[in-house]
Amino acid sequence: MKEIETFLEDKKVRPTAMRVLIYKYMAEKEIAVALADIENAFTKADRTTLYRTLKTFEENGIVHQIDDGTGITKYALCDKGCNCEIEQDLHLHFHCLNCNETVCLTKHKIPHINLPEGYLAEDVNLVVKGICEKCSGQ
Amino acid sequence: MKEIETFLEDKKVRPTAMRVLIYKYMAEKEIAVALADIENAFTKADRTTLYRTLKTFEENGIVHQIDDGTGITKYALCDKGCNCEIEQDLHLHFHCLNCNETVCLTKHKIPHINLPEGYLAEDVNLVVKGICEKCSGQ
DNA sequence: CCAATAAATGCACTTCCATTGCACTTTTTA
DNA sequence: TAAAAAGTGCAATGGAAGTGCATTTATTGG
Ligand SMILES: [Mn+2]
Ligand SMILES: [Mn+2]
Ligand SMILES: [Zn+2]
Ligand SMILES: [Zn+2]
Repeated sequence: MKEIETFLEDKKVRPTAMRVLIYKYMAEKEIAVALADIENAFTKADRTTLYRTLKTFEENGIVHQIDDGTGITKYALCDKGCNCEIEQDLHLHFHCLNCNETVCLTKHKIPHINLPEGYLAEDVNLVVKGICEKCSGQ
Repeated sequence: MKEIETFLEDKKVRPTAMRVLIYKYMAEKEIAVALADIENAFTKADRTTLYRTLKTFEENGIVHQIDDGTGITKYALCDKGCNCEIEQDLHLHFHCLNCNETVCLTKHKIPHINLPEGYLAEDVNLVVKGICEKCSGQ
């Protein structure tokens, strides 16, 4: 708990009660979370607060946003030392069509992509959809 | 014009006036189009018709849907012989952050992605964002 | 060609999620 | 301790996808 506070402070984010709780919640989950997930977990808090908390987290490199193609934005904590930069921290995301969960495969960096002459890459998003480990083992 | 009609018939899609026009419109564009783009081009037609036309086209392998991360669904004609199948026709898409246009890079197939044990891939989406050829050459 | 049937189209409405304006509360600063 | 800044809550907005149903248009069989 105390570590979370100092961590947030290091990231230039004031550790309010809500923020610490949200961080804790995300740290305990191994999967990416949607705003609605957090909303259900913290029924006392307003959605706007959660929304803005995630935005603040993102702006300060605490979480990264995930577009897994479902149309619902997901969020996950960034790895230690991650600065969400291209050719460096970009990992792929996996979305399970069975359990509907999305995970960061942080060990799987996105391969270098060759582009035609004149194209400049600034960001890459790679999402694999299929059946996750949990679901395929049933 | 006549070729479009027979093409659509080959794809088991009745070549109505609207459908032929929409196909023609997309064929003349080298970039992916949003529903709103077609809507602006054919102000006489209702959005639902356009929406359902694209859906019909997609179901019959005439167009493929593109999720370029903008939150707005784009559509583009499929290549001849494309059947939108994994490990075969999956190409990458490029979204320009300057001109906001999205293009199919059909020559650039998505590389094979290694997944952890237990994961089964069924679909892959790879979107590169950056500056397109047109915009970088200015 | 005509009636019956099927397909396509148009209009209105709904849903879902992201986002914002503004007032209020809590914390920080001087 | 008063003023300022930051955080929070409520209500409303906006954009885009999707659907139900009535109407129009095309197809088919007699
Ligand atoms: Mn991730
Ligand atoms: Mn494409
Ligand atoms: Zn699963
Ligand atoms: Zn461009």
